[in-house]
Amino acid sequence: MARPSEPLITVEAVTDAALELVDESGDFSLPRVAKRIGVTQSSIYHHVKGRDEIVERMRRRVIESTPRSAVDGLPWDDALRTLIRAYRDGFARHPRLAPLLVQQTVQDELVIGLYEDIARTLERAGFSGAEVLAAISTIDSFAIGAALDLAAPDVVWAPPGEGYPTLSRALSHAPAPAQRAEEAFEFGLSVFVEGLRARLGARNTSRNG
Amino acid sequence: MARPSEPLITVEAVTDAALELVDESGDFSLPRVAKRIGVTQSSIYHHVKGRDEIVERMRRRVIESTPRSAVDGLPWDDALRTLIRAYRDGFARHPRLAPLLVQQTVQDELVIGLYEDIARTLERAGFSGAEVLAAISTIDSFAIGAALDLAAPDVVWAPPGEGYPTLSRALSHAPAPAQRAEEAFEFGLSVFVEGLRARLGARNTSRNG
DNA sequence: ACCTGAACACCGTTCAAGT
DNA sequence: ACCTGAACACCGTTCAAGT
Repeated sequence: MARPSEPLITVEAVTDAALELVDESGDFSLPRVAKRIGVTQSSIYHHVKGRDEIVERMRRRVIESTPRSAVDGLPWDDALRTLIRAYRDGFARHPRLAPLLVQQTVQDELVIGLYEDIARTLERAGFSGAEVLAAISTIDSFAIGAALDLAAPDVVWAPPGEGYPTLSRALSHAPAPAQRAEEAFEFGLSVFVEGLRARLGARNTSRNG
Repeated sequence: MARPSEPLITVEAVTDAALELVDESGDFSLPRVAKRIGVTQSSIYHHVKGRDEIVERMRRRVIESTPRSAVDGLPWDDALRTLIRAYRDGFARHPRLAPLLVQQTVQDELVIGLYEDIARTLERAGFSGAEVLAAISTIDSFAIGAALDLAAPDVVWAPPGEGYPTLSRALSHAPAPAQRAEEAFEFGLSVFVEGLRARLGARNTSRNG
């Protein structure tokens, strides 16, 4: 029972198993991944460096699964909306993964590539270097927050008692949980883009590419 | 060595120790909290229910530390900016705490009270029930994302190689890390508020409280 | 190269025993 | 009520041993 002719483990199988566990339970561990593949805990270390690499591979898997659309032909606002949606949509399919990703740095080339597209779109819209960076940070904050929102429990805010009339009134309009997160994302996205446009307009009331 | 006349542990001491550990190392554990107080791991359970309660208490501690300003006299946009800043500023003092909070539900009354203030401000601005909810979700996404941004490592995005000219150009304008997160937050905040105003303006070009 | 089993240093939580 | 020590079931990671 060692060194089979055909390997029992592949990195893909490890990533699959971990992602399944996250979808089911909100977390994963090496022992449970090993059990799911039918293999020993320690043998996994012959295929990945450790837990962190598995998390990195799940991140990549999720981003790959959202097809990258060409966006250079679109008006900048449509382009931006498309890119931000793409960034966030990957998480919609694995909502419970988001909290795990938050703890780790991004170095994945695919993500960097998405940032590059966003940067190009913002420059096209008329923003300068320093503002481009700030805008990307904001988009990142918003998209990650929105992804976490997807993983939030059904009752996000439960006002205890009668002391919060305005919030309670707002909550009474709440749609189903998944739909609420979806609508909140669309609302925030459109407000953000309108805000960018307003800022451009304040500078120069005409001219645009 | 059991049942001292004066208790060796208080909930506050536990919270303090945990927060110190998070500030120093980015995480905490019961054994390390116990060691810092000079007490046994298991004795902590006589004062808090478990790990989750400690996290909840740290969240509350951080929110309490930001003084709640009366906001009903201000114009809605100034009021909103003030509230969102308050929500996010607590984290600025303990940036490494944010990732831990993300894993857990919010039920704290103080946070709910802040949401109530935001809801009231949004209604005052002219938004309706369903939009108020969406706007609060967006604010939440953005503020949490911004808090996480504070905890991000110095080099947030490291484009590998030459393939990302626009992003690299944007990054060349990057100020110091802490300042970058700060400026990004202010940029996002103002864009968001301008976006809300644009949306209100599109509905009715005059009238306002 | 790839798998196993044992080992190590860490967790969170429970519980009988002591005062 | 409050602290201890031992115990339990879980972690992630390493490493000698086997083919």
